[in-house]
This record gives sequence, C-alpha cells and structure tokens, in this order.
Amino acid sequence: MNKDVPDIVIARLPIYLRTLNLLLEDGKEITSSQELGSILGISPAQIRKDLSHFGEFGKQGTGYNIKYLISQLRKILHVDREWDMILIGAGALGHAMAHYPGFREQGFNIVAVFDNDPSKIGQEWSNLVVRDAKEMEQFVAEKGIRIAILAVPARAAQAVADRLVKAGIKAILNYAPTIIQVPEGVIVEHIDPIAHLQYMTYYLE
Amino acid sequence: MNKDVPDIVIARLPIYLRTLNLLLEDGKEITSSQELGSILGISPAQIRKDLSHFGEFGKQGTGYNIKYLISQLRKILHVDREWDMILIGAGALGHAMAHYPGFREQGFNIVAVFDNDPSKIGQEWSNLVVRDAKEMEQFVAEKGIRIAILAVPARAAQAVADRLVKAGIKAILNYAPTIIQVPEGVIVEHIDPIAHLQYMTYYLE
DNA sequence: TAGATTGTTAATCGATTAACAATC
DNA sequence: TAGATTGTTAATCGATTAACAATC
Repeated sequence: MNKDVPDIVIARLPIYLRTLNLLLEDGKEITSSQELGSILGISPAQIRKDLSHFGEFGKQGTGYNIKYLISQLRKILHVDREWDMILIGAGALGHAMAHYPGFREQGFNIVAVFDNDPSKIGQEWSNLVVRDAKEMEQFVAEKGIRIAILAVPARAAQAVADRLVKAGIKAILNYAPTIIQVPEGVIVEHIDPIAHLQYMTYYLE
Repeated sequence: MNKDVPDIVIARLPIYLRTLNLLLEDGKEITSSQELGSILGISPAQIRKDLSHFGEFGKQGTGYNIKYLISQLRKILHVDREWDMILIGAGALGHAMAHYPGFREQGFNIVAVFDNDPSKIGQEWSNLVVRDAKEMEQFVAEKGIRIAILAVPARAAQAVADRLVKAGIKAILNYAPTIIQVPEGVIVEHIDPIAHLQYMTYYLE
C-alpha cells in the first residue's frame, strides 16, 4: 500500500478534509490549492504535493471539485465508513466525550463505556450504559472493535492499554496525561492539552 | 530572544518535561539522553541537540540530573510561574475541563468561566461561577488574562476568538472543531480528536 | 484564445543522525 | 584509569518550495 507516504502528510489530510467540509457548508463547489493554503497558512505547492501522493484530483485552470475531493480524502483516510469505538473511563472527561455529538457526526460511534468504579457501573448516559471494565476484553473480541478512547487516570493508563491491546485494539486515542507503550502494529495518539499550553507559554511575554 | 529555535523543538520540550516528571515520581535522580529517547521513541542525538539550543544541562559520563533539568525546562517554557486562564463555553466539555485538576496541578488556573446561555449563567462549578459572556472583555482587560480556552460550538468560535483577541488574549487553546483565524502575535493551538482518529484509521486495515 | 491552476521536477531549505573529541 | 555520556560538528536525510510544462 501507500506505506511510503510520510506520516506528516497523512496528518495534514484530516485538516484538508475539515477545511473542505467548511467550504462546502459555505455553499462553495470549487476550490484551489491557493484558497486552501491561505485558509490554513500552508503553501499551495505543499497541498498539491501532498495530494499528488494519492492521485490526481484537480483540473488545470479550474482547481478542485470540493465534493469530489472530500469523497476521495474520505476513502484515503478510511473514513468512507463508520467506526465503532469503546470509551474507557466514566469520569468527567469520559462523560463529556460520550455526550459529544461530533464523533458520531464524523462516523465514529462510541458503542460502549467501561469503568471499574461500582458507583458508576450501571449509570445510563443517553443511549449508553456504563459497563463493568471486567467485560471490556470480551466486548472488544466479540464485536471486533479496533479503536479505544482512553480517559482513565494516568496511573491506570498503561495497565488498561495493555489489556486493550491484548484484546485486539489497534488504535488508542489517549487522553490520560502519561506516555503509554504499545507493541508494533498498534497506534497511539495522545491528546495533551498541557503540552499545547506549555508550547504557547514559551512564546508569551 | 531564542527566536531562532525551531517550533518543532519547542513542541518537544513539554514532552521531555512530562517524561522527566514521570521518572522523578519513580524515584530516579539521574537520566540520560539514551533513557529518555528509548521511553519516547526519539533518538538520543535529537534530545541532546534539542537541549543544546538552550544551554548545557548534563554532565559527560553521567547524564542529566532530573530535578535540575526539570527546573531549567520549566524556566525555558515559562512555566516556572502560574498562568491564569479563562474558559469560554459551559457545555459538557467546558464542565469537564473546569473540573479537571490537571490544569491547576501544572500551574494553569481557570479563573473564570463564561457562557451566553441564561440557563447556565450563575451555575456554581466547584469554586467557579458561570458568568455572562458579556463580561468577558472587561474581565480579560482588568485581570490581564492572556490565555483562553475555547469550548464553544464551531459556528460561534471565530466571533468569540475575535472578541478575545481584541480584549488582549494572546494564546487560545481551541477545542471548537473549526479553524480560527487570528492576527500576528496571537497563538492558537487546536485540540482536534477527530483529526487524530482519522490519522489512525488511515493505518487501520 | 487568454487566463488560470494543476501535477511534477529540481532546487532549496531545514531537521535528524552519526560520529567523536571532551570530560566527568 | 576505564567506561560512559555529553555537546557539537559535519554528513545525511527528508520535507518544502519554486518554477514551469501541460492543459482545462
């Protein structure tokens, strides 16, 4: 497959996709690398180069048909389908995520929530019930879930991640404020607001 | 100042800092670029190179004193002090962040929450009261706040950002699922879980 | 046709890594 | 001293950009 496309290019595709969706909502039908670039603060050449890794999506003299490019990017990113995810951790953050409509709107469905706190297990969250974390492995295996969102305390994160990987999870969106180690073939993306804040304070003052 | 240090180097410093804090909690006193690198999946040479932009923090033959390096990184990133922040948006996500102890633990204090929904204004959230968004500008100006967390719906984000910038905000942590434009001298960092998920699904299957 | 914009090549720029003298 | 690891230089690697033929 396209295993030779740099990670950094892949990381920009979702940004392009989001911007294209924005333009579409504004009623536009056609855009250009120039327009996309100026919205994103990226050079037009880079956008064309990035897209050229996957094919030819534009028309000389015209630009890109927004709907068509969206559909192609969705295919490339494998989001031309729905993905089921589980959420581990029924704290305040887990609660916010379970109720955030944005995941579902983008085809990412949280289909189960797990926690090990007896006072949380059994709680009903809109269309979900908080389940006992003991049932996690069986659920993942039975339903063939490959994506997990980790919203547990830092000290629990590695142990939970180990269990998830063993059960068959291949992608972890980690909200726990700690680094987790996973074997080859499993991807972790870390949501780290503190790191972003510290990056910004470097430039303040 | 160190305006010649690449952004990408600055972005790694918070990761180093987090890892060093982890090692310190484990009771370690000394580490090496080798050890840090293997934890983070980064080459030891890169870690030494990154640090060398700011000075000499290690000892040949020994490595780095963890406490000392932490204190130096905190100075470099300007987190050897506390920062007051405001939070805009009192929805589920805002609620979760206002109650997340991690910000305060790292010296980032949410000192006020704003919303424009009358049913939310006046709500008491632990030690905070949800305020009317109309008071936002005055609060920022009076208290000299420079950092804002944006947790409002996508359609409101740009307008709120414009108001924040006008009032004096210099750094925005944007949780709204949209791109916001700010003038030179203002920094935006975007928390974008959907982008992370789409990045990961590229590699799935 | 004239104007615009793509896709791509080659040049440039910048970041990462290898290697090693210095030295603890 | 012998072993280890830093800080730094130079080489390598890879990503970005400029430029332009192709063509809509």
